[in-house]
Amino acid sequence: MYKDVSSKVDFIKLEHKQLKFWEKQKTFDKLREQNKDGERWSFLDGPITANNPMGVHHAWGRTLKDVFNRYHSMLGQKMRYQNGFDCQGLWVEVEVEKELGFKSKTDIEKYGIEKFVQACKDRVKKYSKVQTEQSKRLGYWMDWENSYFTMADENNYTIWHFLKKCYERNLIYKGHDVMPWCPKCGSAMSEHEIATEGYKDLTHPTIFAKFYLKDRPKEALLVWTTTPWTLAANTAAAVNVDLKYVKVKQNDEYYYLAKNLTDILNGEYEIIEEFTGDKLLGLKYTGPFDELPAQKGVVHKVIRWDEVSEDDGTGIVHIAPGCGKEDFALSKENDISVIAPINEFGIYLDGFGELTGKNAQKIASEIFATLKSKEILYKRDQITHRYPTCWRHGTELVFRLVDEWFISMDVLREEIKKVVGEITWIPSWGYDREIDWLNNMSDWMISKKRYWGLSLPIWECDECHNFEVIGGKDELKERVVDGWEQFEGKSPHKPYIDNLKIKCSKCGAKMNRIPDVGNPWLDAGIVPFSTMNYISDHDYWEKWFPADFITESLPGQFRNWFYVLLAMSTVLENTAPFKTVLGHALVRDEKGKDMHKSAGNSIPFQEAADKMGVDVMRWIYSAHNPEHNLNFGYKIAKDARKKMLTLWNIYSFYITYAEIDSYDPTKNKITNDDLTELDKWVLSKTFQFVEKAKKNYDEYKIGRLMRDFEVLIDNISNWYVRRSRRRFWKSENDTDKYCAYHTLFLSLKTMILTMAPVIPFVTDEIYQNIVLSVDKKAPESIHLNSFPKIEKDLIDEKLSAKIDTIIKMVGLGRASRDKKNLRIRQPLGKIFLKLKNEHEKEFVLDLKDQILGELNIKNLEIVDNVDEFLNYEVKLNFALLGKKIGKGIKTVAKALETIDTDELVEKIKTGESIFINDVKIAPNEFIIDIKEKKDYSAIESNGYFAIIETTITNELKEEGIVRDLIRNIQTLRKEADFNVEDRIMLGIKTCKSIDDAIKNNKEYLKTETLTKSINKEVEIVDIEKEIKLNGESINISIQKVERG
RNA sequence: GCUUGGGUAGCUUAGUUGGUUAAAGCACUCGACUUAUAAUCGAGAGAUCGGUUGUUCAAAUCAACCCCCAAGUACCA
Repeated sequence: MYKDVSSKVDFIKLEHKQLKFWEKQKTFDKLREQNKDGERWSFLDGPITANNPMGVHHAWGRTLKDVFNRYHSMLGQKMRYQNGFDCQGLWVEVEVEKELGFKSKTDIEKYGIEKFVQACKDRVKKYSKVQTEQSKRLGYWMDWENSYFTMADENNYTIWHFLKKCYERNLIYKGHDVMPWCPKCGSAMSEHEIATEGYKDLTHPTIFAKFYLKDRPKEALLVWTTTPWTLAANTAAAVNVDLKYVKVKQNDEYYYLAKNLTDILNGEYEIIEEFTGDKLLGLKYTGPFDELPAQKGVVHKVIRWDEVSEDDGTGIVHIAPGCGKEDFALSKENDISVIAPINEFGIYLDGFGELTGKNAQKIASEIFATLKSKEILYKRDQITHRYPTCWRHGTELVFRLVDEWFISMDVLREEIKKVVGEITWIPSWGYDREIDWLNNMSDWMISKKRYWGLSLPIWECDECHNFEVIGGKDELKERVVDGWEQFEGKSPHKPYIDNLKIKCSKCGAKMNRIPDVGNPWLDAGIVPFSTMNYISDHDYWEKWFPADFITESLPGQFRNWFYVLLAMSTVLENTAPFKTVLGHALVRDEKGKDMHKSAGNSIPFQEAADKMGVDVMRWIYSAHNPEHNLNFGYKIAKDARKKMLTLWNIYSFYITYAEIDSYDPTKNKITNDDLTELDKWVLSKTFQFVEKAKKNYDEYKIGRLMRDFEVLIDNISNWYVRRSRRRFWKSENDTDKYCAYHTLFLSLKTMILTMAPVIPFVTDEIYQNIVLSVDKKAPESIHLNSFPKIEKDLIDEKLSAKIDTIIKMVGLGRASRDKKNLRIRQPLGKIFLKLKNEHEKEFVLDLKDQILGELNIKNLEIVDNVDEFLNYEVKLNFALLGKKIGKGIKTVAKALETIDTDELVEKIKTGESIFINDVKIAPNEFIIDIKEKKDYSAIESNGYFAIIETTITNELKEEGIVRDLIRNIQTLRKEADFNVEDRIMLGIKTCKSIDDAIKNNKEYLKTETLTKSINKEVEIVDIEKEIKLNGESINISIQKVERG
């Protein structure tokens, strides 16, 4: 009837079997069919970059996604199950460049943009397939045929629609500004990119230079710079008008600098004059590179800047408006020239003399030499500071004046912040974090001078500098005046789209598309619209928007996915695109270190799946508090596997005996009234668990769910099954036995149904055997079942408390046996228990037999006073008292010996302080030791006492001997490969005392070992062994007889 | 620097609105069991809950300050 279950389970093999089963049976399709009319639950998948195989960190997020999807499908809800792949952007370009061995943009241009873009598309296709297969292996149930790709036309054109909206609101502008720039990428870096992993501590050479004042020979401003290469672009010097400055004399020259920064001066100096910064304003000076053609006609002067501080340098700041953001801003406020010295690869442009054609970042020493020869170098030094670098190349960024496109955040910021409040953030501090980012976020740079990505739909007029944004494919077609035939049928990517011209609505000239691609986060941010057919099927979109739930890795997404989702949704609909977000932290290695391929501690998903199995992985992910980083590895996998094995063992135990007795749960006639208290208890625990589980799933707290589950399987395994074993073993098929089967079956089934979303493989395997083997009408997979109903009638709080008391008392009893090395097999006469209240007394008396059975003790008595079993010994707490009374403690200790201990204990217990030799001693300054009297073993815990009588009578001793004998016989039966239910004949040859023991416990021995008769020897010896017991030898021989 | 989160046993973590003697798993020590067995079970030891001060009858929990860790954010000359 049932399928045999090995207790040596291979979870990984089982998972592969299950995967095949689901595929063959199209279980997932059946599930969707089953729920097609259900209430909608909208989950939105954050796209995974389809650029490499999955790592174990991806599996965490995907497990969470799957767990909640599965839970909601068990509630009968209808879902979209759409997975997403992130396709466009520099990430992919980087990998393709590596593949092709490219070093710079020039290599790409040579190779051909069309071919390069195709290679990017191909890479995405390749890895989206790999990730799809890996996700399936994880048990992630999604509509894999219909994953969305952010490179899809629908996605790109919906972004156009969004950009058009921004354009209509006047939010899009072309910024002519200084941006952090990577000379290797040949591209500007946006704020998101630098913030992520940009800043590094770097040491740079610094220069103190002398800027001689015009018309004041021998007088110079001292300025400081950490970027010597920018000196060639200097056009001004800035001071803070409120700071104190000084003019100092050194040798025969005069220098100006901030009063509080004179420490930087070399050697002796004399202060000539002191004044505030405004006195310096407007002074003209000779720039350090005035002879360069690029500097021709530039008037260098001192300007005002309130940000100048006295923390570093000289208090006079070198200003190069073509090389610094603030500098550039100052150039707009003041009438100073702007010089942009370098090209996109960081090379000096024409007009910089000797410097032209040289790499700006590698000429510090040349600059020193030049300044020195001009005698305007004051001194050099170095500084270690945090400096922005490229996340991709690690190269130091330069600051370069460029044209980039931006979405203005000034107005949007507040609108988005309002929307953020509509969302439930888990953990709740996510809200603050997002607001914090929004407060700090400056305008969003959406352009990138690269190749593979969204083509920004911005057309610019060379004639009148007008620009226009196109909002979709239809509009494009309408506006295009040139090149549509070649474009038709192509995706809106470079290079195809670059040839399209439209007519300028202002001057009528032909407009060109700007060559830039878009920020890839636009791609991911639009998905609540594009994938839900915002434009093509608005009805559908309205049904699924906003998403009920998203879950992603926390740290980065506040400024990435969450941010762009919010920004785009605010512009388009002024509402949040999701209701609840669950964030999870990062995966680390077992020691808590970052996983890196280069460090050799990273675990690819595939390896983990092959070695530990995905149920184990899912268990680990689910059990972890997602707020904290997860230390992932094979050691914690072993722990999780062990817990899963406990579940498996309960199952395997059930099957072993249910099979022997041909128990069929569908023919069950047991009613609740038939059940024993223990049965009721375990069912109560089970349904209490279901009740809490539902709440935990609903609140996205599966860490708690897993903890409760672990406690439950421990309860079932270590108490219910252990206490009930005999009911399963016994030969009569009575109601009591069926109650046990019924209970274990119901509990197990309920439990696996509750846990199916978390560990879908092992639960389906168990389900198919315990349920499907006997009930052909049941759904063919556990995943086609509903979430279990909470049987309130079966929940009994009082009963739970009752059994918990019993378990506690048994624990104490064991401890007191342990203390005197009295093994469980040796029966003992009596145990005394001291409890705390009447309830507990009632519980214990009621379930006295269970305690006695569990502890192998004959009698139990509840006592209120334990004094007759115990002696107290009172000592001083030297650690505490020593500090207080110092030397006197010795005399106090002596005096203590003369005081009656019992009286003292009495007083201490009431909390009275005691005076010894006029020293007041508080109760906690005593240490009370409990020593049980002879013939007792006592254990105290939290005011509960368990005291056992340790005297062993002859009768008890004999019983102990027989128990030992039974154990040996059982071992022999096993060695001889007898079945559990085989009957035997027993031959025992031994001394008289043991013979007597057997005689006095004959029936007991026979029942336990399924023995028909006991003699000195048997006719046919199936197995025989000589053992030693209590120093006497025993010869045991066994013969198997036919059953019956 | 600023913002947020955190610091609980050797390790990884629980600890819901303050409320008896701070919980679990792993590791460790000892023991039991041998009909869930390349399993299983029990017991023990182990924490002044980062520090100091305060509020309170009562603080791991609330407040203030300080010290560490993580994340975010700002960084210029």
